[in-house]
Amino acid sequence: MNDKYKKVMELCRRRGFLWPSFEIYGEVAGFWDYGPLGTSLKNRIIERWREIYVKREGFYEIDTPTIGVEDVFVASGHVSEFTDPLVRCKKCGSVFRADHLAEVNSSETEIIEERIRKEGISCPECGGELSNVYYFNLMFKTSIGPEGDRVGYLRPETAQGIFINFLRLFRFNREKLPFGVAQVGRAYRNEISPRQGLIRLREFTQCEVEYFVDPERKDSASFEDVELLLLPATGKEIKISLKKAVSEGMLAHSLMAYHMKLIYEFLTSIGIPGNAIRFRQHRRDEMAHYANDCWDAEVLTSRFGWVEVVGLADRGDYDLRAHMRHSQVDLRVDTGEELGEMKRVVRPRMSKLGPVYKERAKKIAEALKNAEFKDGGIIVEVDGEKIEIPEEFYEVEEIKETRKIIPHVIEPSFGADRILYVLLEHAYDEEEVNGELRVVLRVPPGIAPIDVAVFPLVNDERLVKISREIAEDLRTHGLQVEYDEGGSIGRRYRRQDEIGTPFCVTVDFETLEDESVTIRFRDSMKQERVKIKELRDRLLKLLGRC
RNA sequence: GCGGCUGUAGUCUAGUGGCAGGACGGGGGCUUCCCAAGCCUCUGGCCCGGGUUCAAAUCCCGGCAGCCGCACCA
Repeated sequence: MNDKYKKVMELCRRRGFLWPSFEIYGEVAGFWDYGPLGTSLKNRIIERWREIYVKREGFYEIDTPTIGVEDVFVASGHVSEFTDPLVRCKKCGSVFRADHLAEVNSSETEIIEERIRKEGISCPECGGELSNVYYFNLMFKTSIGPEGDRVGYLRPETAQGIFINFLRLFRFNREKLPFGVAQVGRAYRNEISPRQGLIRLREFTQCEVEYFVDPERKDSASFEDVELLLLPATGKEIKISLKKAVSEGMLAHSLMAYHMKLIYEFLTSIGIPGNAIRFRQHRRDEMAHYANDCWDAEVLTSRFGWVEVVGLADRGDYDLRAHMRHSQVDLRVDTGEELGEMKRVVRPRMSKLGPVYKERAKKIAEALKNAEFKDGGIIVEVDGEKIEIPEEFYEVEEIKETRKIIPHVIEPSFGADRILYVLLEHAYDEEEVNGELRVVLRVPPGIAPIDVAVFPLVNDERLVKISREIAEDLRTHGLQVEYDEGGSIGRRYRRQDEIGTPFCVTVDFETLEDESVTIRFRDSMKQERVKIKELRDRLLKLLGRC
């Protein structure tokens, strides 16, 4: 049976990419340990991501706690929206989404239960009686402090850590928009039934960017044009240039296109073929509670079809507005842009108002601020009484009104584990060589977990000595090197092919005569002879390090 | 979470009440001048817990995990 998922996962377990977590105590679904090769590969994928987003695009990378206090997730909507109302059949135990079953657009207990009672809804499986509505929240709950009185949640996304730091970040960027903030870290979701290997995990790694932008400037992004496969919410799949997609209104604004281009560039640069990538727009009813437009980058897989690996959401001002409301902190940004005419503002003089109006002074001051300006005094209404306030009790200032906004957020959110899996699946290749099966992981140099393997052609102490020296030298120059002298040379090549090592350096008897070695290429199996002193530079070049 | 099927060395697999076998892999050795060759040798396993039985990897119950379907999937 030609099941690539099975083959890739078997290889991952066997060669030390992935192991089921807690194995000796019994595995738990939705958790995986990364072995040495998997860890190296994952780190390299993330490092490439940083090269693009943090180093080249200049987004600020921050790192915030994985536990959040309750307020954060009450404000963000995760406490209410990440909760599903459920009912259980008292007879057969099946569990259903209560709101779906009752066909109501509400998650309130009373509304759902009333509907279930009225319509006489019973278990769709066995017709049994249904339980009361109960709630399941996808967030892991914990408590903070020795008394456990402060509720905390393991974050379901890294994004909130960025939003709640918005003011600091904005000042850090010297109060200018737009700017991007990146974060790489773990997120946690207590999935009801995780399956499918790395596709649905309970603890996973996200690489997220929150790109803050003036809502009126979403269309001024410039980007390099590229043809992508787009699947709009209404309409058919189409291969189209991003510039055209923007001009035809398929994409809401050019910032979407800019981020799509970056996502595509990243995915292809780690080795996912461009023709296996598409962007699919969410329908209104499948959108997350915070999003008002969302395009998923999906990668085609053999077993699961198109799999979402990156979510690109226009979160609008949802998050900043929500935190502003909940925290009472003003998160608006003054654009400094003047709006139309000058505006006159009344400033009460408290030092004069106080002695005269005593306890009413405060109310009068408030009324003055909101009062309409008039020459020669202002009439204000306080406690139902009209009072004329002479000019000496206030100052009038003319100011220019500026445009204040809540920035909008464009969020590309990468699932590192899913990306690693789809990469492996596309890299996995089998071919026949001399009647034998050769398994090759065609992962690009620089992303593959091992950079180069070094071998003595045969187990001869002169060759072994030189090989070890070469391996040591390459290691000190930052390469991930594997040294191997066991078994036949062919076996050693195959071993490296299977874990994706792009280059093998072999020391042979010719080396003893002219100080040259061979570099053997994983993909072509061809060899190239180089002098030992040129080896390091040659490899660095092949790995794209210089 | 529900239902069905399944769980034997690192991986793949045979065995179905009576001593758990193989292949590949891995370690050591021999051999070997370039693609999983060969020879010798070692290593290592019945998912966990309970029950039935003189005897359980095998039968029963529970748990855990995997696969398929349903539900769920920000």
